Amino acid sequence: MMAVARGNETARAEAMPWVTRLSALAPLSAAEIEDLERCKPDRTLPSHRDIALQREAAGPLRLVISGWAATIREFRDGRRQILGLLLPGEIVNPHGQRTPSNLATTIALTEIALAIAPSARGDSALGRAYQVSANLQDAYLLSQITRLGRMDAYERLADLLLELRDRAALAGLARGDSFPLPLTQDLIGDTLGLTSVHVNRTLQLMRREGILDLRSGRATLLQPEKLAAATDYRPATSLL
Amino acid sequence: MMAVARGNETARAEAMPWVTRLSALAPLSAAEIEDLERCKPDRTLPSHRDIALQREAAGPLRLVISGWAATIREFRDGRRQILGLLLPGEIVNPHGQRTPSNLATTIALTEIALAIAPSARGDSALGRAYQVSANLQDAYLLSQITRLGRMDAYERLADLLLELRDRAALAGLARGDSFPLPLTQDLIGDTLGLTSVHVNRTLQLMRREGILDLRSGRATLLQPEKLAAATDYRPATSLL
DNA sequence: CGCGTTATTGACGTGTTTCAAGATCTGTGG
DNA sequence: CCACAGATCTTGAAACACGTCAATAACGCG
Repeated sequence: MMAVARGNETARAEAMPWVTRLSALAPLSAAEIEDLERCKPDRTLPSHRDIALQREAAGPLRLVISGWAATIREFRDGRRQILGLLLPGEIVNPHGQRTPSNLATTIALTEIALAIAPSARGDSALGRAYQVSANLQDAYLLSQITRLGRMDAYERLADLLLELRDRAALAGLARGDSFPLPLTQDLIGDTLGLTSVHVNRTLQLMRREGILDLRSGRATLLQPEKLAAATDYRPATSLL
Repeated sequence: MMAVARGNETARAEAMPWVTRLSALAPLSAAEIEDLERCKPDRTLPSHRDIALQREAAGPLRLVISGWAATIREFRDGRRQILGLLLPGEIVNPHGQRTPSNLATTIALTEIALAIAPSARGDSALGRAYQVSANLQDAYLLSQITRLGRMDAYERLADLLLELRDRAALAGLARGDSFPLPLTQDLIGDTLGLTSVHVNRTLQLMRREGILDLRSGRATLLQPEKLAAATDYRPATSLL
């Protein structure tokens, strides 16, 4: 019976990554969890669509219910840089500030569903979870800077894959070291400041080394230790 | 008389970059300005010293009274990346969250003086100034990502110089397109993800082109239009 | 004045990009 | 279920931006 109960728990968690994730960030009360479980997408967008969050200054926080998005900056000449990725269960605009669209826009990388996050006072458990979430997402930005500034292609990929594994795991989306990765090599290149060609070559190398299995939108880290060794990986989860 | 009054104003402002800067971010009341002017450094650190902000969770905000600092991440093998710079008048820890030291540390680049910022309610003018400041400093991080990810050395330098000019100007530290730049070429390299050797070569190039004058800790942009053209510069000040 | 730090310059090596062609995948309609 | 079109992935050859190594020059401070 115990086993059955746990089985149900897990199944429910997997279906609701935002509940899994926020529960992991702070010990939520039963009422708060119920509030979260009641969240229904109020907006569903197809891939490539701009997530133009309305002008509401300091509006409510928004949860990614399902799908991936990216905050992106485009150059006049077509170059583009992905500033950060958004996974299911994460919060679209952690600090509640709207960034002017000439500085950054957020686009759906897959079909994506968003919901308005339950409001919470700062001193509630849910409020703390939001706070920790914002801290985590800030840490991802800092990691992005070190990747781009001081790592070579192999290290950048290793570091990103480890980070995404941890982020997927936090939302209950990973099975061991295997997790969904719905990014084209082009998008990975725009994330890591590399050409898709070079991303491809580096992935090939990792595959040949038996370190990585990546196909049909799913990544499996076959030897995560080797990846971690290659890049001095520092889990942002140490924030918890 | 008017001229004299303005003269005094300017002189006072130049001596108090944090007052100039926060006043520019929101229309502060006379009382708030006086509070700010009363700020005295509670801590002065020599160059290279780690700004180990005490463990106080969610402590008060801290102002940079004078001097420059940098948030930095170091690798095991000695590589290091500057995540962001802190200029006089800016706020050390905009979101009030302490980042674990294995993810980032903040060090003084020059002798630096810090003060505890006056507390302010969120709906006060000063509170809004703090908020805008945090937004600005976030925007600097995003710019750092695009610089590192998708710009070549020349563009990175041009973009950084323009940003620093604007930031210095905001704190009343610039005279036209001339502003203090107390960074060694090594530090510029650590900021831009380049070798100091290559920073040097790129600076030489800009000098030869008559675009830049940089010596004894002071930068003068002789042809800012050319720099802006080289890099599609987007002032974060558009946030105001 | 002298010494450590910072800047400058040259020759050479290499990681990554560019260009371009072809192969494979994915979804869609017949 | 097959055929097709567009997107994505793969691979090679050549160019180039930037890094590395190393030696010298200029600065700044006690």
